[in-house]
Amino acid sequence: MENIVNKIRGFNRFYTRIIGVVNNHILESRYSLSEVRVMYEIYHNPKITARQIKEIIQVDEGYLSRLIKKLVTLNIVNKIKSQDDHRISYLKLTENGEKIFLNLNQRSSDAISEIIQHLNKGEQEELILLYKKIEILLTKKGNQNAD
Amino acid sequence: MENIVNKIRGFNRFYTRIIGVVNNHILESRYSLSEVRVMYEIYHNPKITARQIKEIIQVDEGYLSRLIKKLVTLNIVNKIKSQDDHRISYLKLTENGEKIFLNLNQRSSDAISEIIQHLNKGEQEELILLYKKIEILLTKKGNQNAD
DNA sequence: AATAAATACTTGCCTATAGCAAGTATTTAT
DNA sequence: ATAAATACTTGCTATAGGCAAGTATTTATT
Repeated sequence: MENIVNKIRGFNRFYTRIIGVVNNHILESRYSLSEVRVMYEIYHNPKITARQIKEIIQVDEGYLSRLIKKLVTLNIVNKIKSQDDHRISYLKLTENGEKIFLNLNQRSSDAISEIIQHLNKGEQEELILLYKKIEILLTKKGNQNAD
Repeated sequence: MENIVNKIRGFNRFYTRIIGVVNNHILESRYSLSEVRVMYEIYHNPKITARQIKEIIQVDEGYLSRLIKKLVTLNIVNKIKSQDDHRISYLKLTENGEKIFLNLNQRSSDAISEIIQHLNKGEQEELILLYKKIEILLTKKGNQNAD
């Protein structure tokens, strides 16, 4: 068991570097990782609320409030006050914000393409399968027969 | 290709959360992730230098200098000036520092044990194999036949 | 040997990131 | 009508981390 844990920790160190490489272009951009994650959530879920983002990315709500305010002043995000509930604003990317996000997004994809480009089609598909199996194992719910 | 990249990005989001869970106890401790990474490198490589740590964990050397100074005042690290080269100090954990590091280390291991505890022996070994294959694929050097 | 260049580290200064707690506005429950 | 809950904001603060200049020492150049 200890041996297995150590191997996983070794992989985690390895994979932390991979993720670092992939995120590097964001750190070199004008935006922070948190800002891009917020853009990501808004892009993939238009009319999301600050509260929902907070829950998804687990960030301090004070910090998030200021972060969104900044994105609004940068003309990246629009806040649209709900008619039903005046406490809430729905968030969406502006046209400009969408451009900026999609550009960053493309560069994330490019960074990954870079990493897997030298693999042939079969290897790439094997990789995806491996990832999928890991995700399944790690999200598998416990059962009585575990040992 | 795009599809494959998207799947990898999905895995990366998933795995970023896993790593976050594993690191959570450190964020709840008295020490920062960087401090613990530094302790980790010193523990695994006694008489390492600041320069070497900088290269391994890619951190600003000014920040690192102060970080090490803090660990020294906390009686976690000792600096031992090299006799040959007076610019250099070799770093080692104090007895106290080793205790603190090993405790944090154990808790990292515990967090991982937690995640895989409900898997049976066979599944755990499968997991390790999957990790290993991924690491091999991702570190594989490119070749002409790639496609 | 004297001077220049490189290396290892330190320090000063500054900004971004993020956390906590109290506060405001609005809605929902009692 | 009042209290409690929700959604968000604001004030205050601490920490993380970056950049550039500075110090001490060693190595290379002439």
